[in-house]
Amino acid sequence: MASISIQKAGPIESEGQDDPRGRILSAAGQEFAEKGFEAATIRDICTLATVNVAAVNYYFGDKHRLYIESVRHAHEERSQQVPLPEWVEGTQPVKKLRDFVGNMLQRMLGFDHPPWQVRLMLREILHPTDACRELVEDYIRPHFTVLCSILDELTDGEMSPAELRRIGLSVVGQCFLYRAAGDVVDMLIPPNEKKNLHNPVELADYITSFCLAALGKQAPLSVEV
Amino acid sequence: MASISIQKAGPIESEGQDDPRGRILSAAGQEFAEKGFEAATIRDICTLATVNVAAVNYYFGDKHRLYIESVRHAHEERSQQVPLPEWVEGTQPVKKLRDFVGNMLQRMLGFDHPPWQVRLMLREILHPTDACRELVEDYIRPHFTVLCSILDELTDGEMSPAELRRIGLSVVGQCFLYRAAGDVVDMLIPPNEKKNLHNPVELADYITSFCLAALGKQAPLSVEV
DNA sequence: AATGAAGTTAAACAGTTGTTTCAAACGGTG
DNA sequence: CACCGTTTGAAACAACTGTTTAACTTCATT
Repeated sequence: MASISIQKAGPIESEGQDDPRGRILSAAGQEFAEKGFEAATIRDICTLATVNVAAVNYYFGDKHRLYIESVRHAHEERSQQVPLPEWVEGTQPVKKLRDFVGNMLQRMLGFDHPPWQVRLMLREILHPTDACRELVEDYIRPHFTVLCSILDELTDGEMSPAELRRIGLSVVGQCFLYRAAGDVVDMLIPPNEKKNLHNPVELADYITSFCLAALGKQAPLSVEV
Repeated sequence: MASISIQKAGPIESEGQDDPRGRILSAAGQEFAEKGFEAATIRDICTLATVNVAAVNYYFGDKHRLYIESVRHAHEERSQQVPLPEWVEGTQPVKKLRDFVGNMLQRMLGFDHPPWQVRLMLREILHPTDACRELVEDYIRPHFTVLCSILDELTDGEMSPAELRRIGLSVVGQCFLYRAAGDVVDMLIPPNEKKNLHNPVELADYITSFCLAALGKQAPLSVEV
């Protein structure tokens, strides 16, 4: 009795419309992203995935392991959906920075409203659980490392790695605010201003300019526009 | 039956060691801050406050109204704990910005680790509920308005209100990242670097410099340090 | 001392939760 | 067809949830 180990962990056969495991993973991701770990119920997840309640425990063991798996699933999917830009040899670091910021904003904010994958990852960033370490190492750190190397190019090696990281966090912070506190930002600025100045495209230009100006690679904001 | 309206809503007598309402409010704030609305249980809150389970419904009606009240209580307390700095007439806007950033970081990050009041407000910012509007209007917007007026002074009225708000969000974003994603930041940078460069004091200097440089009010970062 | 409102308590309530059970259905293999 | 491991299904489980009940204490006022 009670010796049911977790089955079907491995195969890559997670595509197909009548793949229960995949459907559960997707449904769980959406529910966890929207309501959080505690508030999301196995019953709602199974209803959304059109499987029986017992299926979760059959495929994943328990709710906690389902959560871990769905966070993993989320950042794997998101990595494919919005991959890092690729640059040809000799691309100007200024352009790389602009591309990177635009890419990050697109990944965080999405085209319309952000997909559940991002919202789930955000929850894990804000209130880390066991799933966080893997998320950081496999998803966040690689992106952050690319950013730091762009900044290194940009500053002609004048900055120490520690300083580069600090500047990198300045770049990320400006983008992250819109993702994490987007609702409050919406309440602080007039609605039309949101569409004009705070959409992903405009923001990418602005944040890039702000950072380039701070680094002395472009004229300060105060004298232009 | 069931006509129990909420009692004891008003009086300012919320001080004193054997004030059950105040103890519940404080205990609820800590529990909600740590676990969120769903995961925090009335029983745990009452145990922490050393009152009977029925006390919550007696004083606050239900769990939801207790939550609303404890968010209000949190930002009222935090406003007193870390008030905005006051400047004498004629203070340089550069100093004002530095003070403001330092004040904001202190409010967000605290001296040691952030008090539950901030963590509770953060939850409300990230996943707004009914309590958010009041939090924004009574706490966040006043602070943000002060920041924008400092930036207005700093740029000699060259910027439009919309541009000032966007720059203000750049300032806030850089601070907010450390508060909201502090755990992930800790995982991205070496431990000793955290103490040297990413403590509230150093950060206030750095972020202020970064923004002043971007606005052309100080030499760019790239040629110094 | 008697009254009655205010406050507190233990116990119970009805509903929901994650998890388990066990029998039925499935799908390929002998 | 019969076999057997895998998958699905409805029902039940025990534990916990927010909420309510009704008896009890406290204590100023009559």
